[in-house]
Amino acid sequence: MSSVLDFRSHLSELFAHAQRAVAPDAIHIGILIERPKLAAHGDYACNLAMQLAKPLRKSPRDIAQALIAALPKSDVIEKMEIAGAGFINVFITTAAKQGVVLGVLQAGERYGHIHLGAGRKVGVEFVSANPTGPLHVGHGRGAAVGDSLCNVLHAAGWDVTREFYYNDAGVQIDNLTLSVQLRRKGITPDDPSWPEAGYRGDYIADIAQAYLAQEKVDATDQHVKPSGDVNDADAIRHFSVAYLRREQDLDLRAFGVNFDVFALESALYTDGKVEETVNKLIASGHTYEQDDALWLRTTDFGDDKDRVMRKSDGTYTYFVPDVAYHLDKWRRGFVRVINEQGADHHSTITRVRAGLQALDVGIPQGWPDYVLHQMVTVLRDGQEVKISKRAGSYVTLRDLIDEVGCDATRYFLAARHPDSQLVFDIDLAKSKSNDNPVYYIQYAHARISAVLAQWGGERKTLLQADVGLLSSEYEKPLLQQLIDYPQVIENAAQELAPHLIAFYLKELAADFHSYYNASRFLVEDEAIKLARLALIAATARVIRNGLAILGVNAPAQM
RNA sequence: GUCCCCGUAGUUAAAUGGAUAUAACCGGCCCCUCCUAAGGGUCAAUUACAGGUUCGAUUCCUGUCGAGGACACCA
Repeated sequence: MSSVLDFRSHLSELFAHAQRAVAPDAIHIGILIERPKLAAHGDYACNLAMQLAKPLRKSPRDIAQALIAALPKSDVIEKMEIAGAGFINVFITTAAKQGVVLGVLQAGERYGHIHLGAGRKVGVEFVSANPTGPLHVGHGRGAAVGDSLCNVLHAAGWDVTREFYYNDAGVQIDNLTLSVQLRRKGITPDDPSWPEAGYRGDYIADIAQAYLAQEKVDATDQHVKPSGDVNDADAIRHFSVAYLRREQDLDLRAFGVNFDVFALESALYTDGKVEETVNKLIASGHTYEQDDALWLRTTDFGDDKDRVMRKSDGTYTYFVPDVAYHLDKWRRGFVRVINEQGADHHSTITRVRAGLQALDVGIPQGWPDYVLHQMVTVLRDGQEVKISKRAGSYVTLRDLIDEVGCDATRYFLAARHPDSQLVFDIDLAKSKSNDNPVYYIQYAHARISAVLAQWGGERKTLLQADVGLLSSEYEKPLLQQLIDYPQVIENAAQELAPHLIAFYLKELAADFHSYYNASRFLVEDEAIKLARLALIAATARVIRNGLAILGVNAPAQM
């Protein structure tokens, strides 16, 4: 992308230069260039004068004067004003801003791609559902947030690996195996002998049926053909895990989410990685034996109490393989790892980080990063929905996709800050009106497509457009929105907050709809027509790029 | 009890420590002979409470109140 369009960085450099001239001895102050809320305050504002007031013992307005005088010349600056307590408001020339239209059209799907990540490796783990049932709404939120986050990081220049980790052994899988076995024998959850911890959903019966029929199962990472033998618990286990992994794959595929790596907890044991990690921890001197158990002194690393690693029955607690797993991630070269999980995983953060610190292999203190999302409740007709037929006790992701569609589901699950609780209103997601942001944004894209289709000209000719003709009160905000897009990507990547893309797209669509209502595009004057078409074509491009990050389609017709 | 997260118009939500807190929905009024009215324009309405840090606080800190979540030799 042309650096001429990155006004913020450009201004940062200019002000840094001015600061060195005006306050050579002042302590270093980072230059902050912000976008004022009011158009009257210019396109960009700098608060440097106010920050220098104290160290320089001068009034902010006098410093602002000096800064402006010391600022190198730039032909993108129309004028500068000192306002308020000492803000320097910068107005960018219209000509410089108009350049964004051709910039977007030339960059195409790469518009908004930045070099923040510099090609470094980031591993993002998300969903990570255990194969004991269909994915539920919470997994859906994890999938939507996690996948969008991966797309944001990719756009920001990171080398992203999508990873799914699951436990294919242990108590839950034993319960799953037993449940399928009982079903296979004809015992149902209504039967008094059905175990308390058994799984009750209808899907258990489906698995039992498929096992009996010796159905071959192919999941992304599992391929099994069963014996059908009701007494072969091991075979039932393998089959059930593969079957549910396939179900989850189908749900994820319908949701537009794909993974690069599937990691199994059992492999950490069979590969000796758990054993190796335990030995390293013991060697580190941070462990001790007490009450027949092995403890890790996590209090050495900020935990509020020590944690058991190996229980008195000889098995390990959950966080030990988790530490082994993250050591493995570190060795695979991820300078950054982000785990997107439900908020109930909060308690593991300190333990995993403490374990990794105890290993003393050079892993940074705050590694890995966590993005934890809060609960999702589903609403229909104003009432909370809690059950589904297939899963029994929870609403499945598949239910939502089937009822409101993939686009609306992905948008709604990703459009909130992960930290806040989410109410998924099925009626709102299905409504085709102004209050449904998905349709509002898609509709903007469809309208532009319709206009361009009616025009029927070659897209290439738009690159010849005289964008200098774009200066109406409706065109200026649209230009500014397009200019801001790469900055939105940067913010979203740094904050690990893909929902910022959703909000941006709503504003972009709003500016377009206003423009659409106030203007006509297929006008007589050829030059004006081309300029306006170029602007809306660029708008459509940015909508498409932004929606792609959220995993939402940008239809040409609605 | 300890920890985490949240608290903004009637409702759902925005706002990298900045200037007059922003939208949508609901309610009032207006705009289709016109490229998609699934749209636009316009009016009214908000930072839970009390302190603190700061030139400046919705944002950071402390406390109170309120909603949700997590606590284990479970995973």
